[in-house]
Amino acid sequence: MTAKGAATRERIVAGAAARIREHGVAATTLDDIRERTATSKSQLFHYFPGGREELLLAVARFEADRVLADQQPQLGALTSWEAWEGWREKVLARYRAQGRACPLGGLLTQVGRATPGAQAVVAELMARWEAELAAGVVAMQRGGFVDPGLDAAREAAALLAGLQGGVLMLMTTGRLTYLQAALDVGLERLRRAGGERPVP
Amino acid sequence: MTAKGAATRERIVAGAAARIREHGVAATTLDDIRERTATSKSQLFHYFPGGREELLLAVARFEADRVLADQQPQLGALTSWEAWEGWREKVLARYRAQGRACPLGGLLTQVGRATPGAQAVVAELMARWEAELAAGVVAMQRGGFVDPGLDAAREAAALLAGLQGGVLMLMTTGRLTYLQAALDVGLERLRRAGGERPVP
DNA sequence: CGGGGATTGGACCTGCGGGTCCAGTCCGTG
DNA sequence: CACGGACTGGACCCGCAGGTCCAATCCCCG
Repeated sequence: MTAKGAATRERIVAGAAARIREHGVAATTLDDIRERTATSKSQLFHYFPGGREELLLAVARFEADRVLADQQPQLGALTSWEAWEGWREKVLARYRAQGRACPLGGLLTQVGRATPGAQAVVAELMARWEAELAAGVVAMQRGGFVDPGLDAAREAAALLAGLQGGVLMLMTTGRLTYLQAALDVGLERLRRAGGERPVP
Repeated sequence: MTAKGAATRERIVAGAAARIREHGVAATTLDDIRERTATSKSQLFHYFPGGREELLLAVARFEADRVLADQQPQLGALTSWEAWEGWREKVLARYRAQGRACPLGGLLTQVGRATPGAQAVVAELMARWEAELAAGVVAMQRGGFVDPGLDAAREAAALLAGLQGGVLMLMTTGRLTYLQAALDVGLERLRRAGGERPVP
């Protein structure tokens, strides 16, 4: 593939992503994407031989990268309470701005979660996310800011679950309070000194 | 509508729900439902003049009721740690059995979250769910089992968010650990005596 | 035992949207 | 400058699934 071709492909993905963010997956046809990206049907199938599904998967990857990128640089260096607070703000800001629409979620349900490709995209996103959080907890433990008795992996899992649920509740109720409560309760838990071991 | 008609309508909803639970929304056509419920096209449109969308909405209501029903009787009387533990088990059992498929979620994304009808269904489900949890927290505070300084509404919100996120992570990763971590961390938080006020 | 609304059957229509195809154009390379 | 592969344009195909329609049948009610 030449540079020109790569650029066209990129334009298609970005344009499709934008269109989907605005109108949702279900209400986006190949013709819509074709029109928006100033391309033709043959180009769509030239760059995505697998058709609609392959294109949507590429868009999903694109969106997944955005999710993590929007949380940087804090997410990559959760080594102080300031970083954690900054991260919390970034997350809230992102989802406040996004509102009820969830581009990635819709995308993946459309492709079909059973699809190995979809699985891979979301699994990788979540794994990276969880790993960053776990690394942050460990860093804080090393620095003596968090009780070393806590299971960092478990804390990261619970925090990520709360976050995801908060986003989902934002989607369904339109209110940000759940996400806020989940993040605050999670951080409060880390902050609290001298926590015991988890219940059995 | 006569009793016979009501029965037919009910048969359609239940049959559609079963079909959708097995094959997913996207892979379920009106003809599939027609065949499964031993009805005809005209009956479908007779009982659901709004067509597919109205039918799916009815199925969503059906499924939403099941969600809460599956957590009873514990959810309705979270007045002791035994009840809370039993509730936790019920939730884990339900979603362990359900696995990655989320009938209600798929249903609602299919109908379109923007639809007022879909909004209403999910909003009511979440409100009832949250209210039950909040009532449980208050009951435990009254009984002296939980620190009365905690904001019951906030705790319920965080707990529900964690639960939802755990379910979502189960869907995407196939692992139950997130749901488990979220529930356990949440319960542990309630159990812990003498909690301070939440961080500002 | 009629009348009429509720209920049912199933053939038919139709638009949408994913996918195919071929011919024409661009552009780097020998 | 040819030549060939990458790239582009757009007309066309076609199956599917939601939706319409009318006639037949049932069964409650007076």
